[in-house]
Amino acid sequence: MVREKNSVTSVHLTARDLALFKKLSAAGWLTSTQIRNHFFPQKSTNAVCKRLRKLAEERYIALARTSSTEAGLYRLAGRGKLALIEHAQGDAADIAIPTQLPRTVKHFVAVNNLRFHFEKLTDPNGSRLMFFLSERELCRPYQDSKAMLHPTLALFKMYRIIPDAIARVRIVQGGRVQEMDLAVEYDAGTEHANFFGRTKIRQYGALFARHHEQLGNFKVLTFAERIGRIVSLMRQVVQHQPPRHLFYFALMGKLNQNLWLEDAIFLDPDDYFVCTRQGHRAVVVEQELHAEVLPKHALITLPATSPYKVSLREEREERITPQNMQEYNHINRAVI
DNA sequence: CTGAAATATCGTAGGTCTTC
DNA sequence: GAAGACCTACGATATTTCAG
Repeated sequence: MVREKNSVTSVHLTARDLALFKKLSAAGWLTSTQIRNHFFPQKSTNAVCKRLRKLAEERYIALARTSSTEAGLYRLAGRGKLALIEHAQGDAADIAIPTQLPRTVKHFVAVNNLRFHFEKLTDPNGSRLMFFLSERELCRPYQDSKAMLHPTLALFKMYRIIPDAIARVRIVQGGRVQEMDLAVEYDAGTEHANFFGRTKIRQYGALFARHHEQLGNFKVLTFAERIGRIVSLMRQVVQHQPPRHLFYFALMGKLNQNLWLEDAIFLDPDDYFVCTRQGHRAVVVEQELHAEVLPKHALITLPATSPYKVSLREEREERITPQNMQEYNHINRAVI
């Protein structure tokens, strides 16, 4: 608890407030909904609003609204930054206050939703998130957490890749500990799937093919809102034939369940499509799937990325239950 | 069908009341 | 006295309705 001097109206900063400031410093902007879900569990939206209003009144944070029917977006303000430096041993150089709203608010908000989901990632064996750095943080000058990423970041720069976020996950399974680096992409479905193919798939593919020993266990996870979109993106992957087991896709909504680390929510394009040649043309066709077998993967059991292009497929364990199978059934109708 | 008016919807502002 | 529930008001958008 901290009491500000010489002001009767000043608020007492709580540990929660400081945690919020810290998160705002990392995320840039957070919606009132995100703040409620993360810092005010089981509390009413009104109560959250009220607290945020108080903090905004005293210039710890600031509010920007895009419309009266959309959730407001909060950022750190001057006094919030000061409080953070004072009470959280922060370095002023590490705290950047955004001056204006990001160009694509929806996309930005979604990436921060991914941030929260990744931060919740844990399992009884001790698997956990090591760090999650969004594009905003990756673009900023030196930081402690970025030091260990430096070689990877240099590679990304070389290949002109700017992921929406980079996450490192430590996975503990059967006494074995391994770390996995994840390029995290959120696809809002606003561009042609073709564009995703020409940029992301090509660049990540080339990067991994040439530097897999340096990248280690590395994946590109792309999240989208609708299965139809994922199908389009998966077709692009198969058409471009990047190293296999590099690209995985999941629905944003699948992350809402706790313990998604162990849930089979990731789709491998090579499970669903195959690329065949017709003359000079590469044609992507649907894989033949047994009706009751719809391959999905959990993050902890993703097969190791192979530096080679897709060839003969090996057998894999599937984790399909009759309950979750239904959701992917229409995938067959959505294609072609 | 068109376009404007009416109505519904949503998140925030700000008040009172209760509880600890 | 601070946090939070509950209530009403407000501003702006989104959707529906309806006359011409």
